[in-house]
Amino acid sequence: MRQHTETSSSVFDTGNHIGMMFSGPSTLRNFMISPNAASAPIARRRGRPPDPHARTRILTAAESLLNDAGYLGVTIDEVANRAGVSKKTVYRFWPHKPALISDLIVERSAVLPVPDTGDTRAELATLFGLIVEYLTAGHGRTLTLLVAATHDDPGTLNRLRDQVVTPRRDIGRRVLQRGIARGDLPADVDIDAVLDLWNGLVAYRLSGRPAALHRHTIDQLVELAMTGHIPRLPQS
Amino acid sequence: MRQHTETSSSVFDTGNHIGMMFSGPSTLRNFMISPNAASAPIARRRGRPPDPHARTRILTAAESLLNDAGYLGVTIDEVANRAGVSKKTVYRFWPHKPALISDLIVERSAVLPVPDTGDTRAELATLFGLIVEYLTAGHGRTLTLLVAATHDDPGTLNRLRDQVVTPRRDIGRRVLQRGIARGDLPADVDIDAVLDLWNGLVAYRLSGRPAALHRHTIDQLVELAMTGHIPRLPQS
Amino acid sequence: MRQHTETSSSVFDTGNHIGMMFSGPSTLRNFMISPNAASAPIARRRGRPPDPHARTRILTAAESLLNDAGYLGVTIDEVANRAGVSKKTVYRFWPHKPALISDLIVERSAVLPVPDTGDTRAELATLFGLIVEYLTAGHGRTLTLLVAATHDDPGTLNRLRDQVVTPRRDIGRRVLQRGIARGDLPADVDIDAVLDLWNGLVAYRLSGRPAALHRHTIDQLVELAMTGHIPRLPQS
Amino acid sequence: MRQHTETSSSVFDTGNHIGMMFSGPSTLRNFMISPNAASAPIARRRGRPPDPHARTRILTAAESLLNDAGYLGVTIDEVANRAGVSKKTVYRFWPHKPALISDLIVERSAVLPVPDTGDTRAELATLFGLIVEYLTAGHGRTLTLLVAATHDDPGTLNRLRDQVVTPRRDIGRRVLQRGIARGDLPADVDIDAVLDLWNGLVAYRLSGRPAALHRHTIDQLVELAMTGHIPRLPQS
DNA sequence: CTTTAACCGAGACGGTACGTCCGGTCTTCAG
DNA sequence: CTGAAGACCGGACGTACCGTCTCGGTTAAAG
Repeated sequence: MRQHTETSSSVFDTGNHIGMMFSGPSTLRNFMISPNAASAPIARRRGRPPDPHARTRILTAAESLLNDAGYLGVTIDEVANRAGVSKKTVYRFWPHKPALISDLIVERSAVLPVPDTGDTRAELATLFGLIVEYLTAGHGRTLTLLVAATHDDPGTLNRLRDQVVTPRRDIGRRVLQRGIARGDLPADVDIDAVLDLWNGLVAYRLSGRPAALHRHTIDQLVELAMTGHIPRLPQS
Repeated sequence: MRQHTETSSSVFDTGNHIGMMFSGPSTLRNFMISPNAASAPIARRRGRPPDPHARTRILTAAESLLNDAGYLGVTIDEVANRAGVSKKTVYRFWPHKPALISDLIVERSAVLPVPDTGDTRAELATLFGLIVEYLTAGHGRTLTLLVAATHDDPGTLNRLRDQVVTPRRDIGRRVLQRGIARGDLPADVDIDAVLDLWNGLVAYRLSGRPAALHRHTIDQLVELAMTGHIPRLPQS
Repeated sequence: MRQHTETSSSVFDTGNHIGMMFSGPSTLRNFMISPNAASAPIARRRGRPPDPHARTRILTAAESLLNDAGYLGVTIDEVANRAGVSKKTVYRFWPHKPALISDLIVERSAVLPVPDTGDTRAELATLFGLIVEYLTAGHGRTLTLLVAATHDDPGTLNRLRDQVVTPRRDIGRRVLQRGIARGDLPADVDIDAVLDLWNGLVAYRLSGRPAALHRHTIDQLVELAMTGHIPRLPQS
Repeated sequence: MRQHTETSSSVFDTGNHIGMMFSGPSTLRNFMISPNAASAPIARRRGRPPDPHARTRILTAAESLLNDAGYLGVTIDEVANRAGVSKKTVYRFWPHKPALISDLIVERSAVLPVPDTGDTRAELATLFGLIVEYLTAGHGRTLTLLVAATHDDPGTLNRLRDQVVTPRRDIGRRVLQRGIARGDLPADVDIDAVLDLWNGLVAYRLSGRPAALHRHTIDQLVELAMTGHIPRLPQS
């Protein structure tokens, strides 16, 4: 039977990933235990259990290949070779290449929280730094490619959104909300717009050409936010 | 001799595309005349000249296929079929698929000028509309994949930057400069930052999820620019 | 009798290849050659074994195509189509077209023995009939083209010689040697010369024009042999 | 329009070559200068005059390529390159590749007569020597391949037969007929069979393997002919 | 302690696209 | 009007990758 169906027990499509947002980077074989712990106590599995090291080695191999050859240069054969694993094993864990790369990004995308320091300006700067760091590190770039390459694969897309985009957004949202609560930011700030503006700037600078983003510009954007010169929600 | 070498006069690598910016959509066999007009007065060509219709038909076929099947669905065989042309002819014009798609995007990316109306606010709104229109039309996503496919082909990348990204940027640059000249915008506006901010926002909103970009938000961003609350150049 | 496969039950392996015994140990899956026949007793095979039916179907398809379109009309794509097999599979078994056709001829060239009847004249007539039959059947002409196509591939050439030419020659050699043993033929008959003379006559008659070879002529040649009027070895 | 139609002025298909055998060099395109030099002073031709060396250079280039790469390795592009000629020029002289190679063989196949010396045995030996020399020289071998490669092109086949095979055969026929007339050979010798037997032996020895043909064997075959131990015609 | 189901490496398989090459035709421009 | 240069169509070549499917063999839980 296919392991990667739409049914709930799939590694790839398993839902309820909210808890992850607070706990940092995801763990291997994400979230398989907790959601089923209560509802599926029996369902005993027989036979030899899958090698947990295999999955790790595959992801590591995929990552190195991604760095070496780019997204389109990643070959399942080569991933399997580098991982010392058979192709069959790769396809046991992921239904197709985009899913593998997607998982790779999900796991490698640390969603670091911005601690509440009481200093809104400092928190905004930290947030901006996280954005730059993430998108510069390589995974952010690959993420963009992945989205472009999987425009007809809503499953992978949703997974990426739920596992990577949304958690990262929530980190930013929380920082801005704290700023509002402290009275440092206007109450009607359009949080999504601000975050997309900042993320978009960094992503756009990276795509195509290696144009530098100066510290100066970042500071200005933070300052504009602190002075309330940022998009607001409509009054409706 | 190969047509797609690093040496000049090639359709694909020909430089000096400045003239295009003001003249709207590029023409076929771009820019072959002007760069060589002075430096290569003789250079007689022998043999049957390449069929200019073939090139056009190939690009048209590629465009329709791109719309039908997406970048990864574009096949040279199918392109040749739809164009009524042999594969060899396709490869005579472009060295490989990314180069073809790149040229397609270059030629199809109309760089519409924003006319000087004397009204800076209106011009900024027009500019923002062009950004949205261009990135929404579909080439934006293809462009991303193209970048992935040509990560080891700096020639194609440079061509895209020179032919598409730079001209589009210059349109925006001109609008902002007119605003500065009129005294509607501060003299030290960081033009590149503003344009990247706006382009980035739109591109980011489009990638992954079809999140709406409200008119409201656009108006606010224009208003922020008009009131000078946008990135400035450092004083250096 | 089945000298080839350890595994399978190919329909086309039915020929009696006794003659091969003199030319060294032949394996089926040639092109992998057999120097290890004695030195590699275990040689564990891993992975999915190649489908023996695929090979058979490919050869059958190639044969029908060869009959339909001639050697130059044989296309790997079409062979694969007719065999219901992918091109890759064809190239897994044979490195290129001449090798495939070569194997086809090798397998289809049944080397039928001439039974020992005690009647030398009858055996010579039977031998001559086999020569005519073989060269008329079509493989003779293909073989010529094959030699042309593989002029730079000594491996394929040697294979043809060892697997087809030599075994056929040995059948004739045996008949003549029996005739000598019975005292029906001179002891110093130049066996190779006689066989080449007979084969050459038939081959030459076939090449270019369909000139008939009359029964009359064959009988005469047999008679000349029986009366000793045939090439002899030098006395050295 | 096609230049190589069935009409009589075609280079390739011009018929009635029988008389040529006795009258010396062929009239087709060859030797164009001398016959016309005196007899056609008017007939003004316009435009660029045809290059008389072109045909020769093409044939020379084809010959060298044939030696280098074998029949299937001969490429019209490469022939044109080596000849310093355009492909079009090649196709102006010959309708397709086999025709070119065919003409090459025709021109290079000198049909040397065996002079009437009154000594039948010596003439037969000379004849055999010519056979060996011709078939060994390389063109004989190519001829065989050509015949095999053009099995579906009766025009080329007929041309080869008329221009090469038949003239050579007639040389041999004449020698044997002189022997009969002198009473050295039986009146009912099957001339075609003898010639095919001799030619076939040599051709067969050459095809595939370079097996030597000893002087000894040749002498024996001549001796067998001289003693009448050769195929005879049926009594009918 | 045996069964048995699932795992695993290796790699064959059908399918599809790639980019190259060749045969033969057609088109342009120079002489 | 010829000849050199070379673009053109059609189609075969041999390679690469995807995702699936055996194979022979292993491992751990079930019985």
